[in-house]
Amino acid sequence: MAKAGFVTSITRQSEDFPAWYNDVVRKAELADYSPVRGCMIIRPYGYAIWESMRDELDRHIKRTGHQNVYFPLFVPRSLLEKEAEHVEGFNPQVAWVTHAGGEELNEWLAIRPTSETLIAEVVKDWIQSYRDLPLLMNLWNNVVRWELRTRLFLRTTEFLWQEAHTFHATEQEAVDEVATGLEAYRSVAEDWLAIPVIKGRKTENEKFPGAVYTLAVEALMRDGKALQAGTSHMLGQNFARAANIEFLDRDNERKNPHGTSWGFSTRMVGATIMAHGDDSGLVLPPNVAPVQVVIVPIFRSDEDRTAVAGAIKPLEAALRDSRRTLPDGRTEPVRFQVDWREETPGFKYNHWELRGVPFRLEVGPRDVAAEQGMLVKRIDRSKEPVPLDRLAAELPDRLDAYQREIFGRAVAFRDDNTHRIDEYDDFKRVLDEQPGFVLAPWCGDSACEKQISTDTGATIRIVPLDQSDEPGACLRDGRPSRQPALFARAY
RNA sequence: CGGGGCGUGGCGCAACGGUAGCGCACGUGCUUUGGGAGUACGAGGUUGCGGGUUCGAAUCCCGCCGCCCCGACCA
Repeated sequence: MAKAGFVTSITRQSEDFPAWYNDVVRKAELADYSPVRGCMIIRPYGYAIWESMRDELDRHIKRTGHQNVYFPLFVPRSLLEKEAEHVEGFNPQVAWVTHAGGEELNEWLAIRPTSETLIAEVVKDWIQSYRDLPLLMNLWNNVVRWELRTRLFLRTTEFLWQEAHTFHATEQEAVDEVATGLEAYRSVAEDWLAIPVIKGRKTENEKFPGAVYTLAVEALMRDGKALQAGTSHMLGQNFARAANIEFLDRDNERKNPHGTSWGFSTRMVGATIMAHGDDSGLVLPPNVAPVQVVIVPIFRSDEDRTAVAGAIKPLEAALRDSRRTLPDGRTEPVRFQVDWREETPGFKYNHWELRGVPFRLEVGPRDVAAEQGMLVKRIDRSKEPVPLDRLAAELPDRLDAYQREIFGRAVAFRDDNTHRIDEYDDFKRVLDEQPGFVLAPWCGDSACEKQISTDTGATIRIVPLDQSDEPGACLRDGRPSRQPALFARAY
């Protein structure tokens, strides 16, 4: 029972979702504020979650033929300004280094907001022939975007991410690559983080500055707001032309290669929190959870303590030898921790629930006598006695089932909160009364899109891919619509 | 950048002209431990910074700096 005013109590979601989010991030010790406005300290538990999704995505990136590289933090002003639409899009958000070595610099250096221009400048020397293509690179790095308003993980001035940059001989190859990047994000979101996403195409207003088009995966948070979970850009020949990258093709013609770039950031830690968390705190998908099962010993006397320790010991050994099979076929042992701290059991239950650990095993004198432990599931606190000698063998399946269960729960939530609307009045009412995704016909005009956003606060997140043509009349101005767009209020 | 609020031990607050106190957290001992333990003792603050008024400033005045909330950009 959580006492009001207890130091680690958190705001209820229904009371104030943003406050709930902040409480979870701070009290589960995922992150702290930093001395620099808008920047965050990622603490060990939060960083472990990031590392898990980072490593999973890195495997996808490598499996699809990309190699990791590193490019510098600084981008000379002249380079950043080479692609006109790109400069215009990023200028307001760029942080500049104007002084160094005690002197003003001849040329200012941008702290990279993203690396397209720098990469284009460098790879022009690497690309001479169609034989040098495709060039498939990926960077894991930090970038800085001077945001007016920041939120831990979701939007920080500096953030960690991955940016893939590729160059191709043909347009079709680049188009396919954009889809490859998007599919990697879908897989990490759905199969690893248990967050269902919808693939789609950004509107002209929302696409990446300098891109031909932008694809994205979009997820729904538990407060009914949308969150972009990864973007993949078709750059066409825009940056290649600006940097004058040319290669000699099979037909002995000089051509500009077709580029793509795609990115996935620490924002996804925030998405994981907001897609699954509840009033007790985090709910982590087993694939990501730094601790998948926590063992809480319960004892009164020294004799009890010794008996419990004795009963746990063989279990610990068995868990170290356990093998859980991951989506890509790899196996790894169940991640567990025994909490021997000098705290009461109740304190520890709350502590680990706040941190989203999928299973807790309580082992007390009564259990030792029965050679069992009480296994408690985080999402519903259901309790089940499990023989200690079977636990290590059973946990991998239980973790798999748990992973499936929270994904299924998130899919059901998303579906329950996706509305098909045709009339503008209904649209406004639904957004206010039951926030979520709204599929509605849209004429495709940018000015109309902006007006809808001004009127309602909702934006077009994407025009979903994988949907067949569905002619209709634009919900705002009645002009013809080929396919419905996905609207939502968004982070 | 415009509007509003706030800066006091790690966190949350009180003291509002007489030199700083409470709760939680923290340390040690004892008793405890199946849903956020009890008790005793203890440690911790040049009150955001600078200036002014005053015999005396956390408190009043001026100027900075920073933070939070609300509106215009964004993974």
